[in-house]
Amino acid sequence: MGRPREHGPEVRAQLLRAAARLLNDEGPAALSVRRLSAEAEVSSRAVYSLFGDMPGLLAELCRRESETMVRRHEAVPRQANAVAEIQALALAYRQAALEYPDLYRLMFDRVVPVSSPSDPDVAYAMRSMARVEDAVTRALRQRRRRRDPHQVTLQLWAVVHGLASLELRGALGDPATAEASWRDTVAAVTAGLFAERRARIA
Amino acid sequence: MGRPREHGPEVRAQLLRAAARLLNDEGPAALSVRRLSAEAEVSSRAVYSLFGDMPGLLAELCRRESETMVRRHEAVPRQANAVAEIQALALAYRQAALEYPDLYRLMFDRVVPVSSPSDPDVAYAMRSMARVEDAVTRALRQRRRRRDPHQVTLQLWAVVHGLASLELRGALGDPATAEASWRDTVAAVTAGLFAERRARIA
DNA sequence: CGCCGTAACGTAACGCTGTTGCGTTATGGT
DNA sequence: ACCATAACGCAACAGCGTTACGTTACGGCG
Repeated sequence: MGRPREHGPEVRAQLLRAAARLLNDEGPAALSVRRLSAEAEVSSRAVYSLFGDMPGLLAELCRRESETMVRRHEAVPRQANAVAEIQALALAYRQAALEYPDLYRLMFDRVVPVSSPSDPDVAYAMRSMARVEDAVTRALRQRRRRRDPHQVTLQLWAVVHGLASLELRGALGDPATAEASWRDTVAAVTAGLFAERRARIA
Repeated sequence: MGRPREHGPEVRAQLLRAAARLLNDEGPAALSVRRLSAEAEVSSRAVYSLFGDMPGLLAELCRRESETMVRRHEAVPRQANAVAEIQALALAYRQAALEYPDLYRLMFDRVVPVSSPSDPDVAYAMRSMARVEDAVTRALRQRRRRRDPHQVTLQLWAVVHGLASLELRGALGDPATAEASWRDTVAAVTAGLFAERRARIA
């Protein structure tokens, strides 16, 4: 019994749409409960009914960003040359980061406090990594190298995140130069990680 | 003429000390003008007299962090083997990031709005990069590779920042595992960037 | 049919933030 | 000795996330 619920899925969608729009149009500083609810033309209470609190709403935004990350990764075709596939995956990562820069920063730089992701969210976000780890495993086998695929995947993640972080800060120059840096860095690190035979230099 | 200035350098030092202490002890959320001025036992106005505004104070904190970054880099001994020197510089970067994690995040992740660094600040912060770029230039010459040293330095910066970012997020596991990841990743990327002769793999 | 318990609502308030205007105070110059 | 001036502390302002509160709308029951 009780009053019927009005803060339904459509209100939820309105809020998320308004949040994405505000984030991309006016930056992270514009993301506030009052501004958001005014934009979506609902009461501020709706945020708390639907998402618990503001970090909860932002976490949902992050979850959606990780979905596009997963989509971009899974759109990369599998290749016989696993190392080349890894390089393509790195560029997919770059595309996802560039598509919604503020959303990417929201995920990683914690510009705004985001509630710690719950376990299923983490599991979902790891799907991008799983896609990479698969390619890493094949690359290691192809190049006859014994390494922990998970460790190697983390290392690659560090590299692409570092590149994305610097590029979004404008430190990599114009997009063309930045892409060249991406390609070159990823080529170098994969060359080092998956070099056939000979031990790496000191 | 006028009333003599009481918000002098010692008050400035008190505020910065209190800020560093609060940041390390209670995290970025504890950094507020009121909290800070109460901790330093000065009026909140002192922050504005001495630093312009809160971002100005945080920028000063960042400037000091970049100083320790420079110190750590310049403490690394020059070596005949420039590639080995670069690897040592990377570990120095890690030490600086781990020494004051929240300060590092303050510089790069913009947990809290920091005013854009002024030009001299940027110039100073670049001194760390200059130290690395010097080693990169020598490494390229030693390995007989033609590349833009500045570009390569940026690429290395991306790698170490990515590693630092992930480690501070706890994604690299315990410190021993993390250090192994650092060494391995840096070895791999330097191997790829400074490989003698043979073209890199596709 | 009408009442009541209940649940979700919008609003108004709380404590906090960074920032600024204002009344006060302390000093150097006339 | 007085006054202009500049820096002070305090209190207010607008905004934030969050929550307590009074209100409203409905389902079950007398």
